[in-house]
Amino acid sequence: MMVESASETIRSAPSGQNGVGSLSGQADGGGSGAAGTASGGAGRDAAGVADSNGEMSPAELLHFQQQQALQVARQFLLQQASGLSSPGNNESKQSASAVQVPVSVAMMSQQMLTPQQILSPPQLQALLQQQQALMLQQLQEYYKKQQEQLHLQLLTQQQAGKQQPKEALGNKQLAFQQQLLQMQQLQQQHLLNLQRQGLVSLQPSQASGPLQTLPQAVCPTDLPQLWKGEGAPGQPAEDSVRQEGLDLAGTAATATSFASPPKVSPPLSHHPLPNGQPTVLTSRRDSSSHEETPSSHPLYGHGECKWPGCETLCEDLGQFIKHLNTEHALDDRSTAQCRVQMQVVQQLEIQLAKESERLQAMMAHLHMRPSEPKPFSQPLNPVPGSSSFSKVTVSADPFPDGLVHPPTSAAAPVTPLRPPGLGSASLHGGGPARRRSSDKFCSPISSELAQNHEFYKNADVRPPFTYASLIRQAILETPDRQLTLNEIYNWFTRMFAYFRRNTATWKNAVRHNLSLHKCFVRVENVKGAVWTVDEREYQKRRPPKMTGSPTLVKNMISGLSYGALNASYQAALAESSFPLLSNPSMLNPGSASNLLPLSQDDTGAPGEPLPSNGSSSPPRLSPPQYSHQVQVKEEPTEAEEDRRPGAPLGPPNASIVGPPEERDLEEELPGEELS
DNA sequence: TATAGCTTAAACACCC
DNA sequence: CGGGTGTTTAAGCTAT
Repeated sequence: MMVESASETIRSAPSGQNGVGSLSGQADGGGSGAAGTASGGAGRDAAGVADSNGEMSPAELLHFQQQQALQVARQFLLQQASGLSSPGNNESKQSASAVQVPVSVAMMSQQMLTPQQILSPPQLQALLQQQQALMLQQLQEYYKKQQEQLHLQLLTQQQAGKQQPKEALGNKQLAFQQQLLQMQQLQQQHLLNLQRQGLVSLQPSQASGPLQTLPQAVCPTDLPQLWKGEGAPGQPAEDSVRQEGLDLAGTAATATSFASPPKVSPPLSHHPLPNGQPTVLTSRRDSSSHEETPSSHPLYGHGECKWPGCETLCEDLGQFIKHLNTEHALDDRSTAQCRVQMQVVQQLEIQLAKESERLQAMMAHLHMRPSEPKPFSQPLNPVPGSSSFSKVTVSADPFPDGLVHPPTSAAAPVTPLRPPGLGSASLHGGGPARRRSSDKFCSPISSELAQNHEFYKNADVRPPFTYASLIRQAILETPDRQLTLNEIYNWFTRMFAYFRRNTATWKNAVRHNLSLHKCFVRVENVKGAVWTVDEREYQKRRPPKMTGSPTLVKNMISGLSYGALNASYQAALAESSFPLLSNPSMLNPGSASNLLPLSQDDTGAPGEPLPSNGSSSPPRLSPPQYSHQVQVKEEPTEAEEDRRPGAPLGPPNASIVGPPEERDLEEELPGEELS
């Protein structure tokens, strides 16, 4: 799933209003292309080797095998990525499964695209790091093994070479070949698995409900066509297929029937998904190898055939098998479909490669050592449990910013990009949370928004914040900390693609929230009424609960650059929702207060908290400072504004520190009266 | 299990 | 009258 979302991200790129998006889109092509090619190349190489096996020198062999190993390793990596990400039974509990997959289909679909449970970018980062480290480790191990093996073989070969004539050597090489073939098979299996992964995630059945989700998830534009035009993949398709270096027919055959060649189980560990649905990876492979599990089939689930575009209902596995053999036998159609699936996989691979690259760069930029497993207390253990992580990981790319280029136009539904955050709960509890966790403890909405501004702006993903926190953010982002209802609406639509539709719903919710929460104070203005935020009330609303997730905190600590950490951590401590803390104007009132550059639109990120105060001066972000910004434009209202003349100016950095408490109290009186 | 918070839906009032 | 704005109430979910 995750993968899909990722890929789709790219696809939609063109529209990207900010270079970012478009960049990613195009860039991908290049970078990814390389990746895809690489794998394909391996396949070809293998073939080549086989052909000329007799003449290969040990050195060449070594080199070749290394490449093979790398290849396989890469596949493995990819597989892992996708495998991990695959949300077990996404079909059933959509809302539930959505939890860990931000932009998962589940999420996007149904009831409401609620990105429930969204991890904040920092969390994601941490998760990603961990996952990456894990994969790297596995890769390294695997690679090592391969090398050792090679060395051994080479040694043997050399010795043999000395003592024996060429023929012997030839035999050895044959053995090598066999090994290579095995590896090839392995590779194919991996690819297949990947494909299936794709199948599973792409299966129309899931998309049936909220169509937009799946197809687009993978590649909004291409995929649908791919599926439809199954039989006639254009040039590019053919090319890519060839690149894969796979024997399509063979692939198709394997995919369709159980009659699969002896499989060599790779030394890789798969991650069984905890949830019901068998992981394609595992089940498929396992079942085909020995214990052909009679009770399940990767292409069969929830009573229906999951062959792409099929959805045929089958009462039991037996019936399904029958169906599979009749409807999806090895024929042109199936082959074509397979090809398409391969394309899908390829796209995903490309996306993965690209995203990985991006991640590296980002991490590097953030001073995080990419492959450093550190972040997490209990790093890598290719254990099954890790699956949960994987989910997160893959979809990962916590920083969607750049990727977004979506169909944002109001009408267009969706773009399931990966949302920037994941539910914090997914980290520990993992439950299907529906909460907009962000404003709870860790990520201050403003920073989250700042970081993912572009993402939310373009992706039709519901932001992981409560209406209250969003409204507050909207208000606080303005220089005078006040907005009319309509302006609030505008902010919502401007900042979130998600709110460009279903207006009736969320607008009502906004109004409801404004009225419901004491923290929102309505102030009569000359022009009409404006809404302000009573920080004190807002803070009161929910007591700081850092207790909630020690893990989170930890992640934050490890995942953020020191400065950022400092800021966020303090913020968190301050009270879950640091109001202005993140707001530039508050922190750097001197310059920012009036400028409040970004706030409105383009600039993007609303308040960017981290950097500003980060390292320099963690001005004792006394939480309370926020409250007084409220200044009614026309100020017909007395007390409020008068009280804090300094407000707009913003407590000049240092001065800010001032005793917040008092202010708070003051506000209270007037504010409430007004309303 | 109880409680609290959030979201959604909807009814109603008021004003322009 | 219709639409926008506000207020309330109720129900369903989820997390604690």
